[in-house]
Amino acid sequence: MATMQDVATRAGVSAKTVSRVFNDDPNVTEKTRAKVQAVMADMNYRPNMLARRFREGKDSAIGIAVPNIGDPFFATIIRTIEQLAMERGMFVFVTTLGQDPALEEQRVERLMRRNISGMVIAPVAGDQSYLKSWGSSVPTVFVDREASNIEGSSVFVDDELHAAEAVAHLISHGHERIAFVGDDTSLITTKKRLAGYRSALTAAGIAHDTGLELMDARLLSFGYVDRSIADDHVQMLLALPEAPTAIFGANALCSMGLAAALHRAHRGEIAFVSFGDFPMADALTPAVTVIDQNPEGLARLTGEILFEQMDGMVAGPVSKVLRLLLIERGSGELPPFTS
Amino acid sequence: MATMQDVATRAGVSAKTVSRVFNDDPNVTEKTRAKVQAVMADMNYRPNMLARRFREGKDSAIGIAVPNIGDPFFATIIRTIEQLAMERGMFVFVTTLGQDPALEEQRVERLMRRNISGMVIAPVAGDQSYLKSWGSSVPTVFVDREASNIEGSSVFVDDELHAAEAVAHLISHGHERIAFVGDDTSLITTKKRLAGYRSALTAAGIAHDTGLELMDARLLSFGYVDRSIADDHVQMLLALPEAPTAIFGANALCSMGLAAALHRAHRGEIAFVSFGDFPMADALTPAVTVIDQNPEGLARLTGEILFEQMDGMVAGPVSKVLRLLLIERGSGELPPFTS
DNA sequence: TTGAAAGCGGTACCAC
DNA sequence: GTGGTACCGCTTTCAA
Repeated sequence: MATMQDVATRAGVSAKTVSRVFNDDPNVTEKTRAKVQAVMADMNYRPNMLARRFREGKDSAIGIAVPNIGDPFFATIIRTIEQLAMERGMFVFVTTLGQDPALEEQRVERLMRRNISGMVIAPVAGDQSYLKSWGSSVPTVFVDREASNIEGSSVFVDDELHAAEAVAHLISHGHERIAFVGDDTSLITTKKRLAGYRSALTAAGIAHDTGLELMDARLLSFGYVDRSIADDHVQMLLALPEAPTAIFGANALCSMGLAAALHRAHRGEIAFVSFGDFPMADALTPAVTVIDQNPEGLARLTGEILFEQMDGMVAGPVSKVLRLLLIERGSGELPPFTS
Repeated sequence: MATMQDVATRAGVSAKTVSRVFNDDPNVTEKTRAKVQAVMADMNYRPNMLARRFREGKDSAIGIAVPNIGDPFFATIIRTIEQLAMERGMFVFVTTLGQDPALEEQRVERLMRRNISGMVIAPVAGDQSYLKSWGSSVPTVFVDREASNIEGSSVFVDDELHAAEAVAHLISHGHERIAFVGDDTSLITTKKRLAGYRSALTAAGIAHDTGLELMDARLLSFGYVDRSIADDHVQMLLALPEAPTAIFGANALCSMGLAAALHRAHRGEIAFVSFGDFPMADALTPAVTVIDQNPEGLARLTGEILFEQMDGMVAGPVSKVLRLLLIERGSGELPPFTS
């Protein structure tokens, strides 16, 4: 691979002049410029980006760390951020965090060590203080969930509020026995959604029954829903003496598993609302009513804040809360069914 | 940020010794090692990866270029490759190619310029000769589709064979009027699947009717299915004088749009088979019969070949063809319905 | 307008 | 076992 010096030698100029030509420095004679460009083309010169970045001390790439790329919610976030990054000529590193909090620190740190220009994290751990040792050298924005034990910019939603709205929606259609099904208890978003679920029940004068609150990390194995566990939970819930007439799915992936399990159990009469939209939700029978988690909107806001921070246009941490909307599709409007 | 030299000065040794300690070189006294490690910890020393990579002349990252991250098929491929890369301590760059062939060259070249260690491409263009100028400096594996006008390793499937199997499945259940719906005509996989569709009809003595072969790139806008266009196509097909009694969806994304459109049109009696599985396909009514495109299997094979090439364990290009299976779920077994 | 030299932070090579 | 030195390819600084 030809270097700048090779080109310089062949063109009979100094390396610096080649550098000038390559970087469109105006202080070069047209004649010199033409000559150098001819040689560059002839030698198929390509600048060594590793050298350039080393010189600049920064990698023009941004990192994205999410729990699971296979989750359509996060896939859309990645897709949107990648598009925004491309418009600015930057590439993105993508990494999966899984459910294990220990993995988060390890992977995020490894990414930081690459001297990236920016970082987007949808954290899974309950503590991000490990980022403190990096100071503010790398602009970082947390998405979907706020960071804990550290100041940082973030874009998220009011999980408690929207969960309460979803449950209130079910209550308004006559349901009183409403189950909550989630996967990971340790996740802050799950906790908040559970709180919202309870507060909606309380507001309606319904005592909450912990027997209807189901949380099982095994629901997700390798980032996908475990069919048989979903089936077990649905069977178990519906076999209760006072079985629920409605279910609230705490996130899109859980809801996908639940909707499929309800379908397999031929229990389409059970009302259902999902926190987070998912593919084909509108094509199921009944179509699934959801809180639209708007991953694209979240990602766009995240990108805006990130790039502003990278450009040094903003000083301290910024937090934005995105308002979500309920999409009524039918499954949440089913009346309570009693056999 | 402390450099190796800083650590060396403070520890009263040379930079080289610090380097040795850091890289677990056995030729260091325990005493020296301990001292250096203490200073490293004290100064919170982190190696400058940019410098290291510059020295090595290679970035320990691999690039993945796919048409669309939002497509569950490609999301799974990325997810699997990322996992394999992580096990080897490498990061992945992800980039979207879209439908525009010109974009492919531009983005892949930009990725190559980063001196990555390996590259995985699901090409969208009909010509990959632009890669020739890179020689064999970067191990590259094409996934899902073979490369054109260039020798290269690839992992793909027999699109024609499996499309024919899918259509034969419909024919065996009595269908004769079978529509083919795809998005991008220029894509080699679409062409092969169309060929398979036609050959299955021919083999059964059914003349193919180009009026039933629908290809419209507008079906996918911004990487997602355009609802109204999907609705239009379904309406149009079903309003034909001799309307089809079955539909073959040429890829997962199209099929998702079609299944949803059929649902909205309340035409669940139309038989349907998809090339490519998709989320919730088994939870629809009727559940959708698919050719399981096995993205995880494709990605694993791709990773194996890629890493072998990166390790220099294999010389020339390798191609592997993965055998796919039909998953019967019901929609393909529907008898022809005549109103 | 152009060039020479220094240096970014590591690592390979060769002395000692 | 340890240190000096050169060098990776490019850009900045300063001089010509």
